Amino acid sequence: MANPSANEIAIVAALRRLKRGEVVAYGEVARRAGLPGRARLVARVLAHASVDDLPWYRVLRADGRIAFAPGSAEFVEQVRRLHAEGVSVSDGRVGTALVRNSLDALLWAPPPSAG
DNA sequence: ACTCTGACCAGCC
DNA sequence: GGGCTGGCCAGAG
Repeated sequence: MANPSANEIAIVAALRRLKRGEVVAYGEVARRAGLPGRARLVARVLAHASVDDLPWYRVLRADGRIAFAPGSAEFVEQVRRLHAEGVSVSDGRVGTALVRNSLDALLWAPPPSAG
């Protein structure tokens, strides 16, 4: 975005803090950015950002489902990238517990294959 | 200024 | 688990 607001900058920073294998909800990202209740703004930021600029695929809906329509190119790509980080996705969703307790996800030690 | 829309969410039933 | 409702607020007509 050409002229990012302070809020958008905070959201981008929160997104960049996500580690491999860590999945969070849009609302959680907003929360970490100091913007509770601004989940939609997170979605806007991601929609506007370049695919390789931010870890967009680590962001899911609050119920653990992928935000894209099942079968869409974006959906398939997100599942592919998550699986590459050791996050199992079945039926278009990861465990809701994994999203709600995203902090725990860090303790589950993601596979040390790449990077 | 106003209406619609949106990679969302939480509370109810 | 599913369907509705109200809340959120930035962009695009």
